[in-house]
Amino acid sequence: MDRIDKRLLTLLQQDASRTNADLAAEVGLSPSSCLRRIRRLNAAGVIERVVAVLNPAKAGRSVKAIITVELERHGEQYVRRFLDMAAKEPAVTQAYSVSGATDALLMLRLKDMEELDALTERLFREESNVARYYTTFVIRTGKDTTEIPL
Amino acid sequence: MDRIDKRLLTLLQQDASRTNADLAAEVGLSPSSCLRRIRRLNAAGVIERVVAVLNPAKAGRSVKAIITVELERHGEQYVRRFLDMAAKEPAVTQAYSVSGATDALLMLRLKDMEELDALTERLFREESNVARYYTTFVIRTGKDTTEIPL
DNA sequence: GGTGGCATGCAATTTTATTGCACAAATTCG
DNA sequence: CGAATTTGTGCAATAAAATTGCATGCCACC
Repeated sequence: MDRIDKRLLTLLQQDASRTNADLAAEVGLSPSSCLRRIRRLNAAGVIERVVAVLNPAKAGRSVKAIITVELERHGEQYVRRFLDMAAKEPAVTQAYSVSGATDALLMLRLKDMEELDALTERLFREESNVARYYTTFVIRTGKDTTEIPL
Repeated sequence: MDRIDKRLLTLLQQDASRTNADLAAEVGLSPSSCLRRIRRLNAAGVIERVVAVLNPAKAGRSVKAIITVELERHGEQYVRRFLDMAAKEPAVTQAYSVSGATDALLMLRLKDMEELDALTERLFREESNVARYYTTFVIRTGKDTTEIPL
């Protein structure tokens, strides 16, 4: 991964819909060379996938919420079980087990409060392993990107 | 936005590198019709962008951390100023102001601990408006997607 | 100083996206 | 209820883009 690869990755992280010829010109390569590099980065798994990113509001999911979770039993298998359950929820975009005072953190994309109610009902019902959970809402977004700096 | 648009958006959120003809076949449309729908979704801003998603480990950023921040002064302009400062940091992938006990939450993508040290030094120096902050690390990732359910 | 491996550019080829057009479906309006 | 208008569709032709073979150049390693 040399300087040119990094430039390409940065550009593709910002806009993967550009034509190969366009990218090639920007990094100073011929289209064929450029394409082969991108192919190589794909094959190597550096580029994991290419996806469309939607506007949340226009997709009808403008509410973003964060739930931190404290489990009854903290063993690895219990944490994993909880994460698996959370991951199955379409409204859950990120599900992590974390260090510190709580065990897990969920990031949610919601249509409305009803959806949050239904979701907490499913994830934190009586017979679940959840001791307590804290819900916070995102008021303002200063940044939200998938871009990884190189 | 009918049923077909939603199907297209779901497919494109999962893999935007597929050919138009391929997508068209899957949703049961002709290539031209399919293309025009995607174009319309782009023009309407429902599709905000198309990006390459990198493998964090292979891009040299395997440490994910979350910082919750409590500010000295909580006024809107102070919150905004802090978010702007945080947003400028390349290692910060998400920066939100939130409801509840703390004022802001940052999601980080780090190379190593040194980088975290340098970053906290920059964001939480003496003359900053930050009263206290809590750092937690992501141990395990159960889910991490950009996909918004429709 | 030679040699193998790898990346490059060019040009030809193939694949894919794009557009004009005629028609069908749905919606609006009289 | 039916005509008019808008909107969406498929087909086929065209344009654009990606992809490949090949010859050359560049390094790293003998």
